[in-house]
Amino acid sequence: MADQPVVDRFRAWLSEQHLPLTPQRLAIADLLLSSDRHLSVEELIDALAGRGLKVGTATVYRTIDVLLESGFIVERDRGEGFRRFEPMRGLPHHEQLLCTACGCVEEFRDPALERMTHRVADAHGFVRERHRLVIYGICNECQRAAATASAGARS
Amino acid sequence: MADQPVVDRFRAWLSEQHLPLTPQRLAIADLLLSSDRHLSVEELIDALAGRGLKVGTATVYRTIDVLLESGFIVERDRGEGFRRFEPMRGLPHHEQLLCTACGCVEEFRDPALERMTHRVADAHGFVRERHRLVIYGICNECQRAAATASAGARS
DNA sequence: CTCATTGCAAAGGATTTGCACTAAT
DNA sequence: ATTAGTGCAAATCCTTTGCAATGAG
Repeated sequence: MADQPVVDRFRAWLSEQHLPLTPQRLAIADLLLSSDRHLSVEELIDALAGRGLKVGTATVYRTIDVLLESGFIVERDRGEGFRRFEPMRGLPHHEQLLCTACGCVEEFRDPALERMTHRVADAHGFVRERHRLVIYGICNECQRAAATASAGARS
Repeated sequence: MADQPVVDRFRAWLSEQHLPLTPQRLAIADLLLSSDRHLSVEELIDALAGRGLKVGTATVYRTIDVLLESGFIVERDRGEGFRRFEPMRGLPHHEQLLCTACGCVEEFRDPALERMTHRVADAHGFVRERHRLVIYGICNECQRAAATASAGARS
C-alpha cells in the first residue's frame, strides 16, 4: 500500500502543502523521479520537448527547487559547470556505484561501512552527521559496448 | 630529502615543464598549498591583497587550472555556486572527515574500505576506477566554540 | 474569485576569453 | 629574442528574478 509510483507521492505532498498541481510540475517530477541517470536541466528540457512539452527554463528551475525542498530529489555536481539531479532513494545513507561512461548509478549498502564511519569520526573527535561514498568505474553495459565497438573497428 | 615545502615541489614541476615561474603563480600556489581550509577564488584574492599583491581574476583562475592539471590541488563544490580548492594530499584514495561548520578537513585511511570497494564493484560487474568517501560532521574545535558561545549566552 | 505558477526577457554571478602589454627563460 | 603570462574588459554560461498573463483550487 506504500507502493504507489514516486511521482504520486509528490502529487500527494503538493496537495498537503496546498500547492497547485500543474502539468509542468508533474511532467518534470515524473521524468526526474523515474530517471536512472543524473539529469541536467538542459537534458530535462530536451526530454520534455521529446514528450511534446515546451516548458520554460525558469519553471524547470523553480520546480527543481520544490523537489529539492521536499526531499524528492538531490543535486549532484560533477564539476561540469552545471548541476545534475537524481531521485532521492529512501536509503538513509546510500552508497553508490557511478559509471563514469554513461552516468548510470547502482546503489548498495554495507553495514560495516556504517560502523566504520562512526568509529573514525569518534577517533577524530568529530560529531558525525552523515557520510557519502561513491565508487567510480565502468558499468557492465558500457564495458560490453566498448568491447563491441573495438571489435567492430578491428574487423 | 623529499621534505621540501609543497610550493617548492610546484616550482620544480613548473621548471620541468618549461613554464615560467611568475610571482603571481608562486604566491597563489603558496597560499593554496599551505591552506588548511577550502579556499574560494574570492577568498584567495582577498588573501593575496592582504599580502599586498593585486592579482587579476583571470590570472587566479588560470593558475588554478595549472595547479589542477599538475595535481597539486583538487576542487571541491559545496553547492555554493562557486568552487573551492584544497591542496592534494599524497594519498592515492583519501578519505576525509569534513567539518560542516568551519570547512576544515582531516584525512584518514582504512584498508578495509579499499577491499570493500573492490568487492562491491566486482559484485555489480563494475570495473572499479577509484572511490571517494566523505564523512560530514562537526570538528572538535567547532564543538568547543559552540559550547562556549551557548554558555556565554546562557550566563 | 484569489493566489500561486508560468513564460519571457532581463539581470546576476562565477568563470572564461580576446587582446595589447609585460616579464621569464 | 622567444615564448608564455598578466591584466583588463568584454563575453559566456548556468541560474535567478521581475512582471504581466494564465491557470489551479
